[in-house]
Amino acid sequence: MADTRDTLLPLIHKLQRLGRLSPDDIAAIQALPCTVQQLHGGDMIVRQGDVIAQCTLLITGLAARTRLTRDGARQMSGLYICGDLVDLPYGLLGFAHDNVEVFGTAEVARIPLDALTTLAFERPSIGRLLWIDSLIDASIAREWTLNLGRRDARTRLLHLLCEYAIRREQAGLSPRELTLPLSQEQLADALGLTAVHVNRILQSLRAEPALERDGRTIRIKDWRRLASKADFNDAYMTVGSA
Amino acid sequence: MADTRDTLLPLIHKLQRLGRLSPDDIAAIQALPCTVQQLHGGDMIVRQGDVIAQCTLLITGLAARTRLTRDGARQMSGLYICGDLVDLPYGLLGFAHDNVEVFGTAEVARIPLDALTTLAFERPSIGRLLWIDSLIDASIAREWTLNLGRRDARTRLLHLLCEYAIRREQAGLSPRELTLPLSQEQLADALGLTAVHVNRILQSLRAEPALERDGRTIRIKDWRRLASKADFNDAYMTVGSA
DNA sequence: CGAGCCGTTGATAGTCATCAAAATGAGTGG
DNA sequence: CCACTCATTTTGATGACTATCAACGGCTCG
Repeated sequence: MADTRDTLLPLIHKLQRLGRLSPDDIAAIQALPCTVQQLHGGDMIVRQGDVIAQCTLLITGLAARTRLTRDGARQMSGLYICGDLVDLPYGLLGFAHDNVEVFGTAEVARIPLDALTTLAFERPSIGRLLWIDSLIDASIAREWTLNLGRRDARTRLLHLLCEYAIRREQAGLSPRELTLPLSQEQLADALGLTAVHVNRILQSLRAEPALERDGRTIRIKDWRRLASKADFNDAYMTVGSA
Repeated sequence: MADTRDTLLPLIHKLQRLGRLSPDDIAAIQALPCTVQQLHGGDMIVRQGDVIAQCTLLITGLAARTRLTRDGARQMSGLYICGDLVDLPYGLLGFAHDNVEVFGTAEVARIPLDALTTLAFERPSIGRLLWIDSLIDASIAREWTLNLGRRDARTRLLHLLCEYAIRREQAGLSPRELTLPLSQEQLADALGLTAVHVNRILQSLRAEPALERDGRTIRIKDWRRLASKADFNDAYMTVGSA
């Protein structure tokens, strides 16, 4: 296993995007105890109702928050990638309010909840950034409600693509050539649609010049055009003065 | 105007529902400077993009977070009532990510952002509860995505009713006899529907024995039955161990 | 080679949107 | 007290978007 000092770098990078960390802060994060673990599609990082003792940082791969209706319909409310600390909120809330599922294969770091909350409250500069991170996550969930409530299926799908591309860019991953390790059924669960309909929309995208698709991988050829068709503006996922 | 010490009581009550406040903490909150203000339907507490200097605590009345698509369709992502501090997140994020609109008439207290954030970071016990509050708000937004993505119009409407009833109960307002100061068009904006369809669903509810409606006021006669038909479980809006 | 997941296609149905217009009700000013 | 306006609620007719159901081919994997 790599030296623990390096495993949490994605977290540090993410927090630095949200605000300033002092060298001491960085050192304190790097000193957090953690263990690395491999996960695979279908694995659950957390189940709704779980009381958690460890927080999970995604290092590679894709995860999503999901909830189910009584009769088993699934709906995602957010995607998570490198640098995302998916379950700190559940630590503060006392129990997990959603499932967090992994897609494809993923590498995660587990950090004891105590160590993390102690850090957050003893170092307000870090606590503030973790709080802000959870606020952006919330803002993204609100954008998803707008997406589900007021945009048609095609726009919804393109919007999700845009969001994913920006998230990747922020995390330092290739933003224009990306593969979503989601089956069409899983995509449907993100979009509040059925798999059949997602399939048809994906086909209709073959006529869309702003992007190219080959299976689950997509190449964005014209970002402006894509963002426009997706009614996408990244302000909702950013910090700062406008 | 009432003594300032009392104006922030709804906030104190709410935080005490989420965790423990020491007498010192309570005193510190009561010592916050604030001014009271009356607002009316259509007023905006914040506009998307605003940089805020004052935080707003709802004391009476109803407010909602809203966003618009490019072509003007509106979608709400949460309702706010007595005790809700609607815009602290925007203070931390640097600018408002949504509009916050008032419905009916409302009374609010304005608190300088600085005073509030100073309090939050100098008194971790308070900061923690404010953070938890924002996490519950986020959890509610996620439930709205489930509602919009995976429940039919009728269930969606009933679910919203249930949520509103529980929110009122938590805030110390009558939970079984309530009036939603929303027009059918505004209700539609909460539910991702059209006003016409909301109207038809409301009519179909006349045959529903779990509740009675007279204009905008509703009496819940059989909570269990209502919650069941709404696929409602309040776990997502609570703290604690399960 | 069979089992399963996944993507694809076709046919049909249903929920909900759209468009238009009438009915109701509160508030305003003459 | 009565027009008048304006927002809101209600109703009807029509259509679109998306779901549902069913079946088939390709692929991977044990």
